Amino acid sequence: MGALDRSLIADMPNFAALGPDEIDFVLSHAKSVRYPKGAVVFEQGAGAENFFVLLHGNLQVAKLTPAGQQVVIRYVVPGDLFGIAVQMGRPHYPATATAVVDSVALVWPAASWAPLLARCPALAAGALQTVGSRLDDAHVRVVEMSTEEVERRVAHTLLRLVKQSGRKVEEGIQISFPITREDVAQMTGTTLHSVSRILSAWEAQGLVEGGRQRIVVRDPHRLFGLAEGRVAAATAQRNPPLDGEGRRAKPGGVV
Amino acid sequence: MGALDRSLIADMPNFAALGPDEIDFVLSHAKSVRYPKGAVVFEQGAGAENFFVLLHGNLQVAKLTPAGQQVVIRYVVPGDLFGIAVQMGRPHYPATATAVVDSVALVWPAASWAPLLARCPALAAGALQTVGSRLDDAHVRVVEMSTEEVERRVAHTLLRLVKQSGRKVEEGIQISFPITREDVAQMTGTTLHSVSRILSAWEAQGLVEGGRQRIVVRDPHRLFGLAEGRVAAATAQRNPPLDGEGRRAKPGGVV
DNA sequence: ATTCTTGTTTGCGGTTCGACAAATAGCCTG
DNA sequence: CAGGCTATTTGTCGAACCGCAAACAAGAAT
Repeated sequence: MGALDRSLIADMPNFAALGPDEIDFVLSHAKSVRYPKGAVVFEQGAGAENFFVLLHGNLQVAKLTPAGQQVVIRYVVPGDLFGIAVQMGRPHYPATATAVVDSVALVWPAASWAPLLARCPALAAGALQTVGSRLDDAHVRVVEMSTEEVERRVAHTLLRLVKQSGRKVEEGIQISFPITREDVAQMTGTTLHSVSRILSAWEAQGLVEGGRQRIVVRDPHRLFGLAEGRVAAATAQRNPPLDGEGRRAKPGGVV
Repeated sequence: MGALDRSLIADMPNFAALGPDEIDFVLSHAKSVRYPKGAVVFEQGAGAENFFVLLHGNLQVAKLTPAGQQVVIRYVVPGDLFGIAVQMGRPHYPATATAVVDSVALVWPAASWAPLLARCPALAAGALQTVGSRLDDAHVRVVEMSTEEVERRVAHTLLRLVKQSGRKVEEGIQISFPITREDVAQMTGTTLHSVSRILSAWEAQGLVEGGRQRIVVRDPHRLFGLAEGRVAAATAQRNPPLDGEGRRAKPGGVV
């Protein structure tokens, strides 16, 4: 296998502080691996033998409860450091990572972490920041689940997905990887039924556009207003009652 | 102010890897500060000017939503590193820390982190582990809030509190700092009313014993079974119906 | 001791949302 | 192109749980 090119990681926040020699050193421990769509990169509970940086594609990270219910923790996007159980001193992966599209990642053996750190202490700071921002995300999610009703949680989640992996299309901004209503439900702590109803209601209002494993946000601004709770928007649950003329009774104007 | 004694932190996981000289060096940057009950150690949104280790007492860390709702993130116990926004590269504290009893903490200026790290690289590994375990906790909480109903969430939360800060008393194990039903509600994403009802039901079954700002777990084992969902236990909401003889209809035996 | 404040208990009505069910519609495969 | 699998939509029902309200303790302050 040929040597990996510096440009692969030189611009990533996690490695930006390193000099060219250091980058080469770091890359000399890595190999590049392809994961076809559906492939499991690592599994919850398995020994944490590697850590990774995603180059292309998208992964879903999910936790399975003892009762067999799944909760989606996050989606990994290119540039992300992931599978960093070793760095946190954990012997096992706490969740399962699956490729949702064909993906490519750099892979380091867990054992490489110590020597890498010895040569490039700045890596520790980078990892700390990465984990810190994940911690923040997790706390935001806890707060949302504690204080917001389902519709607003879905709105927030959608906005985050769009921000992270939005691809501009003519009708609006589309989440750039396939994602089911069930997935969204597992991110927001609700059921696929509720998500479907909510998206349908939003679609009727021209807020989003749905499709099979596809979500396009047409009006991010209005969706944001909804996420912030400025308007109750659609009742979503139960179809909104029809008014006298048989048209949908629309909620108060969006501010 | 006299020099701080090594024994203060020598046994803490975060500093265990350091030699005596290094510990002295680390301590030379710190000062010890007392926070009376109710004092705010740092406030959400304020500049992250310090980081801390708790020596005595207990702190509550909570986030406030824009709408003014509060969510309790965790309770800090002696030995914990906290307020480590700097380490994660964040300029502001993401939450507010308040002393729930008279407390004492070691305080370092944020600016000391870099020199400390330069001298003792092992500190980075320690911080990484600390943040990692917090991340785990947060994810566990997300999973619980996504998949468990209120009663089980409260059970899990109580067990965690007991594990972290349980003090043995004659009737069982008591949470060693004052905590209100409202606090528990803010940890589980519910209302103080629901918590009160649940605790009352449990008390009627001899599982716990309540008091003003006081919770004693009498039967941790049964509570655990409940948390794991092995039994539906008490209906909790609404008083359970009386059976023919006027006694409480008890649910199936605990496995 | 009396008053005040803060925390707790409990009841009741209403809403949100999950569980169950069944029909419809894309997409892939043979 | 037919068949089959998976994703989505939509309906109905019921229950978990929250909001409001009011009464009740237990400390703290004066």
